[in-house]
Amino acid sequence: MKVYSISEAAAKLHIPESTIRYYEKKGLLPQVERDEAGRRLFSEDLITFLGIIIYLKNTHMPISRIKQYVDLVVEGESTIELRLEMMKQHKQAVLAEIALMHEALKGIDVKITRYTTYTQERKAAK
Amino acid sequence: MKVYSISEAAAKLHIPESTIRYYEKKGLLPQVERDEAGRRLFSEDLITFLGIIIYLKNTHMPISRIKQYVDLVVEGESTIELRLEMMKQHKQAVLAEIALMHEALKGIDVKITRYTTYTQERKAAK
DNA sequence: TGTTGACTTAAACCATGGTTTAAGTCGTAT
DNA sequence: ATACGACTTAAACCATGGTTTAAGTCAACA
Repeated sequence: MKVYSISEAAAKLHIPESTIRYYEKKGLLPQVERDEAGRRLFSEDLITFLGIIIYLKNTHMPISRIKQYVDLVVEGESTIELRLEMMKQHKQAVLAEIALMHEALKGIDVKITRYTTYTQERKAAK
Repeated sequence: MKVYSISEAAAKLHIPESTIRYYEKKGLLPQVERDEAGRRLFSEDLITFLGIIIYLKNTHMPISRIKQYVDLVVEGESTIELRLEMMKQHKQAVLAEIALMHEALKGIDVKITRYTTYTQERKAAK
């Protein structure tokens, strides 16, 4: 199984290397292997795991909470129910946030409609 | 027409007074009237306007960009086309962000499914 | 009259989520 | 042998979006 350097992992995930180091320091990447020279080695599995962290980040889960999740993963199978509850709860929070954004979009659409109408009328009057 | 105090405006919009003061300082609330004692007076129109700012904020428009929009509003009717373009562009950005969140939700759903299956099997094995 | 309560200000403070810098260590290609 | 590129670290720095604090003013009520 191939392992990747930090630069390769960063390229695969489209994030800066510095962010990966930051996440590791924050405890979001437990047990990253190193080579003899101390360089990080990223397995496919670890890159997949980091992908999930990025999903959580993209849905605005705070790093402190992602860390709680990672800690449960590290703890092992006994925490699967807790993880399930966490993911369910997060999903609801995300859906609520999306709903809020849709609500705001309605207000923005009202503006777009008004401005469009005004612009059309200006054009017609020319 | 009734005017509202900052505490009333804050209650109506469900935001802290401190945030309203902060927004004013950042230039998002042009020409807030004051009474003889120097207290801010919020008309219905101003509260509506602040509502739009909150919509923009809830869809993650940066304050610096909201300020640009407000400046266009202050400038008058000649900027309506620019405002229209701005709102259209923002709408696209918001839709893109929502799409990203939906994508992430798919990955989260995979976890929910896995964890649920595992939990069901544990229960069945009891 | 004096003490609340609601307001004012400027400035300091805070959390979040990184990014950048400086100084150093390797492994490899010339 | 050396110089280059990729990596390492800790610590400093940054932007964003507020919140909190301290000190003061003012109106109205007891």
